[in-house]
Amino acid sequence: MNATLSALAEPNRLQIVELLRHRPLPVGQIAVRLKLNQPQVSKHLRVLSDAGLVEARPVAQQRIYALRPEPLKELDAWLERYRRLWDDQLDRLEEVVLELKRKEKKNGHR
Amino acid sequence: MNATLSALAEPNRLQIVELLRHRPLPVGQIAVRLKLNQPQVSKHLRVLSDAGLVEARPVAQQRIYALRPEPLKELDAWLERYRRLWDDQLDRLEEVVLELKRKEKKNGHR
DNA sequence: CAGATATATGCCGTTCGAGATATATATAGC
DNA sequence: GCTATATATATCTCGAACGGCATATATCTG
Repeated sequence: MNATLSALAEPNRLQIVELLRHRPLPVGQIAVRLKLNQPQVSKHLRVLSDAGLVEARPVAQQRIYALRPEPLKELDAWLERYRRLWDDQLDRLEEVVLELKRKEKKNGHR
Repeated sequence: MNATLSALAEPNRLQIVELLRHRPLPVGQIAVRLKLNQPQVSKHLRVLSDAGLVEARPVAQQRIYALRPEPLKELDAWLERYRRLWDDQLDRLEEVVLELKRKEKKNGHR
């Protein structure tokens, strides 16, 4: 989860993910399209790979990288628990503030 | 988007978000529950606030922080574009690899 | 085997984020 | 106004991350 988030938090890596959403690509192609140096791309792919966000398959000297949906699925599952928030919770903050003020009056604030 | 991801990429900040999912809390409470020093909590809240993930409302000397769903909603919308991936795409990689090999044979690789 | 191509890795310098401590600001109560 | 409490900010140090460059590794070609 954390690995996924930190991997995606880097703009270039996010771009790589977006690129691979359309179709798998070899390292060189990614470098060209994102105007990055090949070594950086390899490094970023390494991070993405460690996070399980991509996987490579060798074809001759090339390595074709493709997106792995699992971590994104996980992220989606995590967000699931927050989805209710943007339905109910009209203004839970206000509610709690009022509650605190009530308590304060009652207990003479400790 | 990037702000959201980098904010959530830090474990303590993610924990803060998870804490605030249940209910808004003042800084001190967050510090106690996560066993963090107050200054770090304030710092993290600053980052979360800049990312729009939380908002504060002052009550006396306290500041009650609450979750703001909007950035999470945005993240959810971004993920939406990837949801199709974990349905179809049984093995798009394999498919592309085969395609490349075919091309190679045809064109005599460049 | 030599040369070319594709990719990965190692090293360096710089920047950035996190923790720790001290201090500043605001508010409440006396 | 003085003191205590809650929070924010400033400063420091340290380690980790990123970019650039050189280089190693693997594979293909002739």
